[in-house]
Amino acid sequence: MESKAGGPEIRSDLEMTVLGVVWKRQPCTRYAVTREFADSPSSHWRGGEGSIYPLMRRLEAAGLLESKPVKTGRRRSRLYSITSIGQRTLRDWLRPPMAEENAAITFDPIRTRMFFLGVLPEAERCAFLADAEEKLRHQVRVVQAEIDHYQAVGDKFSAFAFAGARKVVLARMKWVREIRQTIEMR
Amino acid sequence: MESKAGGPEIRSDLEMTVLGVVWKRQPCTRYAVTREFADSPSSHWRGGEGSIYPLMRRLEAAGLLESKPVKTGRRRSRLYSITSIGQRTLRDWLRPPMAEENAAITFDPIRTRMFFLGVLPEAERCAFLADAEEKLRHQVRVVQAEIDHYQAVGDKFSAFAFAGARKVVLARMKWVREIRQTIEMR
DNA sequence: CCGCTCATGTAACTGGTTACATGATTTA
DNA sequence: TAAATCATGTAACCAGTTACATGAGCGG
Repeated sequence: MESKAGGPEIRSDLEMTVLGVVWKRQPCTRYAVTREFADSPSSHWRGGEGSIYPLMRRLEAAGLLESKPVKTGRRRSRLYSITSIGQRTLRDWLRPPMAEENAAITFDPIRTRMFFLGVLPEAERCAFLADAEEKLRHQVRVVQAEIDHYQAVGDKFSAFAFAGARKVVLARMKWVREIRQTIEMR
Repeated sequence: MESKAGGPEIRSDLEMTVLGVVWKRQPCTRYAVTREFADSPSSHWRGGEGSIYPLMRRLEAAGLLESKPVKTGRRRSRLYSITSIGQRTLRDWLRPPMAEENAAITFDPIRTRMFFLGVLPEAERCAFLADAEEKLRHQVRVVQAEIDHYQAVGDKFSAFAFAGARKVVLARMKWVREIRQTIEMR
């Protein structure tokens, strides 16, 4: 294969996300990146050191990140930045056309369960929906806090992103409520 | 450890989904289950034979599924059904309280990209959003077809599930459109 | 008889998860 | 000074992905 010569090298969403985080936070440590993931209210990527550290090593080896060692007192540490190639890769990732599947319906654990709600005796179905609705209602507050935070900090696009998350949580909540009303009224 | 004695044995969403599919389709072959995943408009689980077959072997070994060989002519095949233990496990999976993270914001590739939209020169940002909006609009039609299908077939809960998917896609679409209008008008 | 779908099976890979161990620095 | 946080590192595991190989039955 040896496709070394400037190939576009399609990379995973996780890799691009890490690249993007470094772009925003640079210069930053790998630890800071793991914190960003850990503090996020999204449960999708658990991303501890075990995934981020080797991943960033890969990105550095590929020339998308660069790092220089820093010594504060006796403490060793490494500050990462994005290279110009990394920035170009990040832009290419965003540029149209996007893969069709990025718009496809996403994974939703509540929806996954909805498919099989018929296996529960009728009396218990509402309990499931009520439980889901309550938990979604709580998530609305969690997401709103993120929006407020990023708006205060002036990070417009992160605020935009969480505004989308909020709309989606609200849509899921409305959906669950409507289903409950539908199956209750008979 | 040796926690063999009737432990609840929390299993993954993928395993429970497979269990649920068998519950709906039983008796069915493993191939039929892989088809169900392949035909689904959700991109989350690619689930070819490589994942489904060993997974169903696991579920059978755990006593949640059972199978009997069938010979049509010279062709060997195996029909799977859910056991009563499997049905109980499926119900327990649905019963409250649900894990908090099931209501948490889900993975959305478009949202993931939104965080880093600032890396694109201003002129190109709208192009990204327009592309996303167009692809989401197409997905609405895809999901609507699923709703129609499951309504026609009389599978109420699958129709409910896709109704949720539709609401979410519409919410994402509206979100993307609003962002585009926001950044266009300056 | 060609090509498609049905149906089984598995071997190699890889990347994310879990789970640690280590030590410096800050804070209560 | 004890506890929490910052920061590094890695080793084992395993589940999902990819990519095949095999062959029966069926429709045109």
